[in-house]
Amino acid sequence: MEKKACKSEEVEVRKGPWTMEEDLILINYIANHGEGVWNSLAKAAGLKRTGKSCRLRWLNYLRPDVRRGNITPEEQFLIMELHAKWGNRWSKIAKHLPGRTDNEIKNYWRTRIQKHMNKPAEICYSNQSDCELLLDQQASTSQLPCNGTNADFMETSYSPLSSFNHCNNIEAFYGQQQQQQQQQMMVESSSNHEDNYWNMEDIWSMQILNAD
DNA sequence: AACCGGCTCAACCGCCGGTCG
DNA sequence: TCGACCGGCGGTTGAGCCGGT
Repeated sequence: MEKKACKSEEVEVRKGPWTMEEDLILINYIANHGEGVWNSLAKAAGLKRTGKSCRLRWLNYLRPDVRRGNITPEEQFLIMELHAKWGNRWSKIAKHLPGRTDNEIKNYWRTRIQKHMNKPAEICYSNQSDCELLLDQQASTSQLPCNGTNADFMETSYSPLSSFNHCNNIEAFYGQQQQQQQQQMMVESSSNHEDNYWNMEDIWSMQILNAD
């Protein structure tokens, strides 16, 4: 179902959701060879995916510093502020939210923020000065930070790679996700910060990847 | 329990700009 | 200078989930 007919000499290209095997191939290959030309990487790794697909999967999901979990109020304000300033420049906005991807911010904006903006009583961003005034008011009344230097943002959370680093076979890798999440909950509950996830420095220091 | 509609988000598509031969 | 290739970006889609009835 995910195969597409191509020129006779071209390999079939897979589309759709990534499988655990594909994830592991990509993670393992990048861990051993680093990122490179994505089309070449896809072929060299033996993935029947386009370079674009591999890049997207890595950047949005597999990358070790991808921060997963709920957008915090601080991040929401920052997104609103930066969107008021730059518009739909998601990648630019994402650069100010460490660990967040442009795709995640874009989805968050469309599903959470834009939805509320469509309500008649809410401020329309067509007038940038109005928006900035709103944000200033919100920031001053809530005392939430509106700059992008909050050190808490540097903390990262669970990702497939972090789990992969603790085991060497596919079944254990995916079977361990639930256990990892439970461990994550324990870490969170033992901290006074509500958003304290796995520290990627610890995870990378424990890296045990297969050489090929 | 079954159905339905809304929501979320991973993934794809198409376009554009940069680079290289 | 030009064309091919590649990466990056924003927009869109659709499968799966979830809550309401």
